[in-house]
Amino acid sequence: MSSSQKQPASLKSVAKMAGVSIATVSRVLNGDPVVKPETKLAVEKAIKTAGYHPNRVAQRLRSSYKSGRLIGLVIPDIRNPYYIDVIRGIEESAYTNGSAVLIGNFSQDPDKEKMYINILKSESVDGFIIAPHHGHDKYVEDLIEQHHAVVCIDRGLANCSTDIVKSDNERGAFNAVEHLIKLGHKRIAHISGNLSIPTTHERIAGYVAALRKYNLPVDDTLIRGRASDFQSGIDLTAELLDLPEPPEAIFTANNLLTLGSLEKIHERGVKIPDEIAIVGFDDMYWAASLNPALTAVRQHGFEIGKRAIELLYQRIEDPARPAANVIINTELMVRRSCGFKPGTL
Amino acid sequence: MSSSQKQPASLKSVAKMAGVSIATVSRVLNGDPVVKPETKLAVEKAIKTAGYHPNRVAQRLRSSYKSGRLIGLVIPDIRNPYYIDVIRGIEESAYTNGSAVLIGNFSQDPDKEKMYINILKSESVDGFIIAPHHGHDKYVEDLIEQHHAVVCIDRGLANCSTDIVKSDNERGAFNAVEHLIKLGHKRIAHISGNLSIPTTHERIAGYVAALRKYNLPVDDTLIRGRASDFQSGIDLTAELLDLPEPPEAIFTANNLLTLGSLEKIHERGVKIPDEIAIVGFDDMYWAASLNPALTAVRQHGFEIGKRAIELLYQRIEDPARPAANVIINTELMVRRSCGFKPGTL
DNA sequence: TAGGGTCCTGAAAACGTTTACACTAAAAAC
DNA sequence: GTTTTTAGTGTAAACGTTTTCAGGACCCTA
Repeated sequence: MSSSQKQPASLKSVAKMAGVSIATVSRVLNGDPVVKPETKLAVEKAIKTAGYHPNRVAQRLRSSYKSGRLIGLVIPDIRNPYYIDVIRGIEESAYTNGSAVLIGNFSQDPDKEKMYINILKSESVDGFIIAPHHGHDKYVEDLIEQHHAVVCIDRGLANCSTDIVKSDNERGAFNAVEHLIKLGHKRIAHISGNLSIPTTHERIAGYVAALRKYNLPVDDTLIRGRASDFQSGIDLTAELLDLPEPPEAIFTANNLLTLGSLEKIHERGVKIPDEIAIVGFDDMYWAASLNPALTAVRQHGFEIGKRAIELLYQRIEDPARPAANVIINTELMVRRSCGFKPGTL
Repeated sequence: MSSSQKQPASLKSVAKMAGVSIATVSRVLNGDPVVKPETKLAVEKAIKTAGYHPNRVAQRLRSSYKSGRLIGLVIPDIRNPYYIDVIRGIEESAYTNGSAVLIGNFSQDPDKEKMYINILKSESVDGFIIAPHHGHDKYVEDLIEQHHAVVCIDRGLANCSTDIVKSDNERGAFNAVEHLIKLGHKRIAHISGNLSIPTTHERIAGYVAALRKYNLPVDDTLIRGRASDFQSGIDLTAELLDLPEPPEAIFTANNLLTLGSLEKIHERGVKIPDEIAIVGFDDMYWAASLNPALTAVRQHGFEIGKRAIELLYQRIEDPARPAANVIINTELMVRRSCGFKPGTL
């Protein structure tokens, strides 16, 4: 019926239509109880017939605003399905709050990270959710120093106290390796990730702890780490398979490494799980479709995203609140890629 | 050294520091050649020492601005890896242009789609990239009628002429089915998607065209479509396998259907490709890691995203430009899931 | 009738930009 | 030596909000 106005309605046009001042319209919009019921009705009618929607840009310029916030999200790799879950968790909550999410994917590139942080700052986002590049991420530290609301995911910052939401990496790794051990594997390798991020070390620690607990030797030649990408998975798996005494099982530190490792294992025609077992950190929704279905450590990305944005809202409300550190448990998704030991399952 | 200013620098503070008016500072920032070289230098120095970054909110309020745009992206399902590629294509170009991307994932929910479109409108985005919910998407049509810059991906709108960037669905489907036929398969089923979107029909058309070309019968009991989700893939595959005369090959219409289909095929213990061949629309970066590696129709999502944002920039520059319709070819990624015919490959 | 509430509303400043316009001083033209 | 041009700069309005402040109308009390 309506829907063909040239200019979008503004406070001014609504005010004129209702025969009141813009202040009154604003008050109605914000539910100020002071306005007289009659005028309120008149204004509401004008708002409806004008098809008015507040201009969030003007609102944000005037003052960072209560409802309908703008959230900045900065992540290192949108191709990682884990981060997709995180995004969905954030988005679900953002949706119910009428918030919008500005997304920056920096692809492990610090310059890109810096630029996105600057853009988001200059867009006056109400708060940031960031997976810092590493533990000494200067850009994120600056952000916090400048009193922006920031929640970190995956890892914290060495020099700052911030809200953090992350998985229990050590325990997750421990569970995975313990699972292998309980199935009878003894010679277990670990393909590790980028050594500059704390996550990597936590996962190594879990691996080592499991071996220790069961009195298995920790063999340095079986721990190999380079980068966290597909190619490293391929190369490091080749190295392991070429060992005079190759491992019986591999624990990979993230999904891309897992994929690379599988690629090489298939290429060599090595049978999973009969000739080699594999368990990966990071579950993917299609992990069950791999053949054999992949046993994996599931990070609850959706949950992590959800908690992160909750914390962020609280941080925006109360900047002085002490920092919270939320650790989300992982879950071992047992499938077929590690084999069976008689008596288990 | 610097980095501890309470308030971010504004035109005003820079102007005061440089001893000029804010207009002059603005002119320097926008490269107006009218300013005297000396003052220009002084202002630039002040800008640097103040660590000034323009406030994009104020810029956008004042007038939609030339560099550093804000792009609204509305997609139906962020879990679909195809859209991740699209996002990356958009993002790459946005990054080099200093643009930011506001993302709305509506999860096939029209209400959510509507809300995100409203939010983006009210954030005064410079333009929209949208995968419409279906061919008669009223919200998107309204947007275009209101003279917003809009580029559609995946499908157009029946009642509007817009810029569209999409894959050649019919040809992609044709190639996939032709591949099966050339490998000697005759009884080929098609698991189709949501029948309310044009894409689905284009893919069916390609399937039918291939059968026709090779004088194979088109058997309605072998074409089954319900929704475009995982569960449909499972259920429809079960139906097909339960047929008195089950198909020798299946062509699935998207990645979720493929995954569901694989799930059921594995569950039944049917061997791929010996007992059944499968080719899917939508390639995924991990499709080669499936066992056997999946033969799939690859949509160039990255390319689609890139072309979409290019068109969008051009549309913003010139709202009157006639609408363009860009069709991107697909690519058949031949792997192992369709088997080999003696003499091929 | 004067004084003081209470109730409701409007005027105006502010947020940080861009930009049309006005203005000054010096240079050029006559 | 006056007038006109030109170069360079500043003033102020505008974008659409929120919010403080002031003030008008009304009612109550003395």
